[in-house]
Amino acid sequence: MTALDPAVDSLARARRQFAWTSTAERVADAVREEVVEGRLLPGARLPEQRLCTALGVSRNTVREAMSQLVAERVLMREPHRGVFVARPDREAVRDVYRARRLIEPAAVRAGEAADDTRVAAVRRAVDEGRDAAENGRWDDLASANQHFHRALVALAGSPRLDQQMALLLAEMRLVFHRMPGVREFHEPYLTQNARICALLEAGERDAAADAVAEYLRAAEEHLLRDYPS
Amino acid sequence: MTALDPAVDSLARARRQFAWTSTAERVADAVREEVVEGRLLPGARLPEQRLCTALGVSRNTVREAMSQLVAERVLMREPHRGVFVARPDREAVRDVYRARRLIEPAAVRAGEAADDTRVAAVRRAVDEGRDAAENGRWDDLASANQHFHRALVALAGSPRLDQQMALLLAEMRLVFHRMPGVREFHEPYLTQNARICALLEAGERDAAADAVAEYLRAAEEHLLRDYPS
DNA sequence: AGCGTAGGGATTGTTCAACAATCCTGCAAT
DNA sequence: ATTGCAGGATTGTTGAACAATCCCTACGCT
Repeated sequence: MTALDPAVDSLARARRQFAWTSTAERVADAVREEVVEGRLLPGARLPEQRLCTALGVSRNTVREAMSQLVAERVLMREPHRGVFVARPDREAVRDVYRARRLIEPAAVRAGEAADDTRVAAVRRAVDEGRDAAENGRWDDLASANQHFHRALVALAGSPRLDQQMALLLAEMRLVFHRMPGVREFHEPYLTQNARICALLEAGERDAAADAVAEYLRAAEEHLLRDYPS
Repeated sequence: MTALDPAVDSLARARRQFAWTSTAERVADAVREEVVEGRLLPGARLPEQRLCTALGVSRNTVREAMSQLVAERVLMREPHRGVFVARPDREAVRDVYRARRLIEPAAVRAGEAADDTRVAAVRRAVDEGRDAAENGRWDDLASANQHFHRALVALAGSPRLDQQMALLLAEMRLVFHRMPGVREFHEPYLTQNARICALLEAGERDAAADAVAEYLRAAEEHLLRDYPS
């Protein structure tokens, strides 16, 4: 038989893609991590040379990684000046929320793939958030909140939407890093998260979707109240 | 005053970004065009060397452009083997439609920015499609259809959603290029487009959104009926 | 002081040439 | 028919180079 078993070579191909990561990808991951965790603040400049020596890779490679991150809106490129950590302005915040208000409630309402595991993931994010808040670990609370929203979108069961949502949430982290006094920003939303989760578990998806929409509207206003520039 | 007028240098910055395009970007645009127009068919291999000589740029630049297109799902990279024009499988089609069914009706229903100009853009796409169909220009009909859906999403007024939709539609073009007998695939949807547009113009956004959802469901089934692999 | 202007240094955008690692092909051997 | 193994081609990555552009400063002019 000259034709291989189709499942076999499909697996082989998948494995190659899974096991292998290019250097540029790893560089991009490293820098994205630094940015998302707030160790590189919005507006900071990233000179190529410095990254080369810091990461021990060639300039061409960091260049490729930077382009990737620029496409993700994590960095911003100013031609012939360099790349900077993105500094989302008020309009960016409005647009991110515009997109989120459209996607998240729709994902909850449609919920094409709202099986038990995915609802459980929402519940887990809620618990994670409450736990973090009780112990005053505000950074973990922010992370938990992101997990919550990611889990909401995951109810739609679409990898492409999940990816898009990951981009929007990464941008949100930049937004938070520009905010003064974000440490307890997420705290008031804990009870809302819990309520939404309860509605979901009760199968009341329309009500849950409405709650999400209202949540997002309030959060946007709350954020924009004293967001700079 | 050492600080420039903020509006002025913001403009200067914007202009720089607008007027300037890196070589890699232009290469990416050129290749994307070839792929989207169907002159490079799904599965085709793109050896770096060939692109270098064809476009007169260096291999590094080509590489950067390819990475960009891989991220857009226009191309697919198999490590150490090369980049190929993406060949969306049935699961990809299902997922693209999953995302579209979530985004498009929601954009029509919410329509945060559904002003007259944007509704007019929808109308224009419908007319463009009818015109193309009457003259049997099937390629233009396909384009018009994409303009129609792009205009629907534009009703939400979110650049980020527009961009996401552009990616999904580019992937759809690849899907169509894999289909046997697509020449008149879009024809039956002309009347639906017109109906949706009429509903929009009448301000009946909920009805329009439902029609879009139904449209997408039918189109997905129609496509998957005899889609390969 | 304020403004325009010419270096000079640093950084970016892009190319070229090289090398190791990996993949594909053909062929010999079992 | 399958395995093992050269040889060649392609990819992944590096390093160095060069022009173009930007930033800063010093200088000169009003």
